[in-house]
Amino acid sequence: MSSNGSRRREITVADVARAAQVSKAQAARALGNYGAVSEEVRGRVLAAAEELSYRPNELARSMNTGKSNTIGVVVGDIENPHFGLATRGITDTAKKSGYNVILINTDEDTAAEVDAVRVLLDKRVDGLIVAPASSVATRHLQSVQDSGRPLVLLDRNAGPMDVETMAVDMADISHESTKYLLQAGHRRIAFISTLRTESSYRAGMLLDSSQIADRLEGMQQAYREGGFDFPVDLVRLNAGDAESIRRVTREVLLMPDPATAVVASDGLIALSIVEAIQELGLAIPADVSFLMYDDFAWTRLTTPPLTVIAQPVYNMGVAAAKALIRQIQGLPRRTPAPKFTATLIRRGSVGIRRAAEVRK
Amino acid sequence: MSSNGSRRREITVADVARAAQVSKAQAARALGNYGAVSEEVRGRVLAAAEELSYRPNELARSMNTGKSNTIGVVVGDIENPHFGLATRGITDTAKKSGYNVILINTDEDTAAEVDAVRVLLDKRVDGLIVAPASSVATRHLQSVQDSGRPLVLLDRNAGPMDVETMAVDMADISHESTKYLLQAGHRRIAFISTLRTESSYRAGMLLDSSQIADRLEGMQQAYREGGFDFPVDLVRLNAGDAESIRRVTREVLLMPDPATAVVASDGLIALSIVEAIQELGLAIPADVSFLMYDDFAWTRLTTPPLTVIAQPVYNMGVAAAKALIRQIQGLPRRTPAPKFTATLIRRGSVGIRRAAEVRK
DNA sequence: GCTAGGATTGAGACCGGACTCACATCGGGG
DNA sequence: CCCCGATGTGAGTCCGGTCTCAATCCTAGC
Repeated sequence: MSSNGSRRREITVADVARAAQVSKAQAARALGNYGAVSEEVRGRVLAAAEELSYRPNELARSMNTGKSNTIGVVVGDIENPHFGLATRGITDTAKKSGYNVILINTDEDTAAEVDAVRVLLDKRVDGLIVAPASSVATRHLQSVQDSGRPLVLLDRNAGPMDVETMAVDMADISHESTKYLLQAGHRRIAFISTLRTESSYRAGMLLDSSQIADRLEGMQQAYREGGFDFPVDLVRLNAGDAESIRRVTREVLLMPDPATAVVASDGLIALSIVEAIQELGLAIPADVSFLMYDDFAWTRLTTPPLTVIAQPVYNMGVAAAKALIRQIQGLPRRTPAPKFTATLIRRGSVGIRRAAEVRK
Repeated sequence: MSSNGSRRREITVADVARAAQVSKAQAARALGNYGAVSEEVRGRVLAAAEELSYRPNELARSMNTGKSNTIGVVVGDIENPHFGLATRGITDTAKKSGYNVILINTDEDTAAEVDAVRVLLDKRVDGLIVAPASSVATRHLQSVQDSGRPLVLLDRNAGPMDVETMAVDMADISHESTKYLLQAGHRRIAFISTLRTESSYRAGMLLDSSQIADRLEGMQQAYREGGFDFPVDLVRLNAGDAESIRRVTREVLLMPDPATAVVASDGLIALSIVEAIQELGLAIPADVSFLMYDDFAWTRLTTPPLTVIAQPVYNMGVAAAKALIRQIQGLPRRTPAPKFTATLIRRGSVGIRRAAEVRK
């Protein structure tokens, strides 16, 4: 073991034992609160530990006990309040059961996610909660399960993997909100997402994200039920940064047969979409209707307030932590599995379609 | 060591050695990439490790090397994009130097912060970056330093502690923005913050947060230079949740001598303040001017766009990680220490004062 | 062929704490 | 006094990997 110059060597159980004039085993028992030790010895040990500023080495402890009392959480975007809230749900719940939570951010990058999972498992966390970046590239998640490590997915599922997953039924809410737009007269509804694909969207295309796939499925179902053709050309993926989001928004709004409504797949890109709409001098909802996923607090402050799809994110975090702790403790899954429902919150950003006429 | 029923025992170096028919030391050298080992043996070991799905135990490794290659980050509010961006700066920088980042959230609670610091040190992270909840209750931070552990503070300082801190000079920007408000004719400027105190604000009162204290100092300085009396009654602290933020906002706007401008101390409470202003049927900036700390993306989307104080948060995160890594590596501090400057971004939410007359 | 130096190898100690088990002590009951 | 049960104690082992150092092997040069 190499020595770090300015670092003071940590006090060990053996040091405390010496100072308290007891055996190492006595000191360890008092400090680790296991086994039997007389109250007199315990008192002497705890006093010596405090005097010496003893700090337990959780690495050693975990190696011996096989448990770290730590939950690893892997999220896709630390700046998205969606994950902030979910994480809070996880942390609140874990704390109550005596677990610490450590968090790693992946920026929705699958390679970073694979790495984060590896790091956390190498550190022998007791279990993992992962918001997978992809529902296709899941080998790393499957191998977590194969090794018997507790795993719960959050927000997105992982294809055909049989793993506890806390997520909203996206097809359902997408179906409902698309019907709402269709009933307001909209037929040209654009859907804009950051999801990375090799090529432009085509009908039936297999998508990396089950969440986006489900949303599109819900939209198409609503179109079918209304007897309308789904506007495939208005599904715009790969809107990766603010500039491309704005470019895509301009395209769908300025094309010969423009979109009369825009659906933003998450709150962060919604900002750039709304900005682009404003830059084009278009009014919401007079010129273009707007709807976005996630109920961020600021959506109530704009003029008009925005129509949103609210997800029970905190509760999903709570449920994920509970499920994981049950796995860690070897308890069976809770049945029936918890269901999470998103809610369409109608505010002022969706209006009756007449935009096409006004804009020409 | 207790056994967890469904968990498969992890493969060890000894298992790999057996499978590769080499000594444990040979296998360890090949897997740990240290010492000398022939290419032939190395190949056999790596193949066996892959065959067996060997996963190194970082706990054991850290115990031996005395290093974990991990940086612990303690932030005050995971839902605040301010910390999201700082964390991204930290993570991006740490990754480049081969460090993993683990994050713990404290909800701006000092007890939670003390606990987070303890957990991370128990886990023997190589160093800590902490955004302290308090600049007064800093004993836990001082003891980190006393034990020789690398520590860097982010965003807020810790009173008289001599510790590398990456933060903006709050007095300066507060002075500048207050002058801007004063020059627009405002004399009744309210400052609303979540900071917890035992009693209402009084002149000269010692505050737990140096950041808030500096902002108030900057305001008072601008008032003094203009020859105006600082409206102590308009400093409203303890605005802890959305409802009390709204209540406080109503109070300062409806009092006999009402505020004509409101300064929000952070972007999260700004949301509730703006909401309260809207609920009162008041217009920004016609009836009341508004200014907030932090340049959140949504502040450009409101009508009018909001005047904000932008902080170089990402860069602060980058600098914090660099400073910490230097400490870990035993290198001297970088001189001169990096300076961070906030910028007043003037948009549409500050207008010429005439509110008092219109509102009566 | 011999020697020297570099590379490789393997045994054992170690990191810091949890665990096991044989032994010692104490107190109560017969 | 003896026996038994409960409680406390201490020595040694173990977790999984790194490090050290003596011994061995291999190769190149003389």
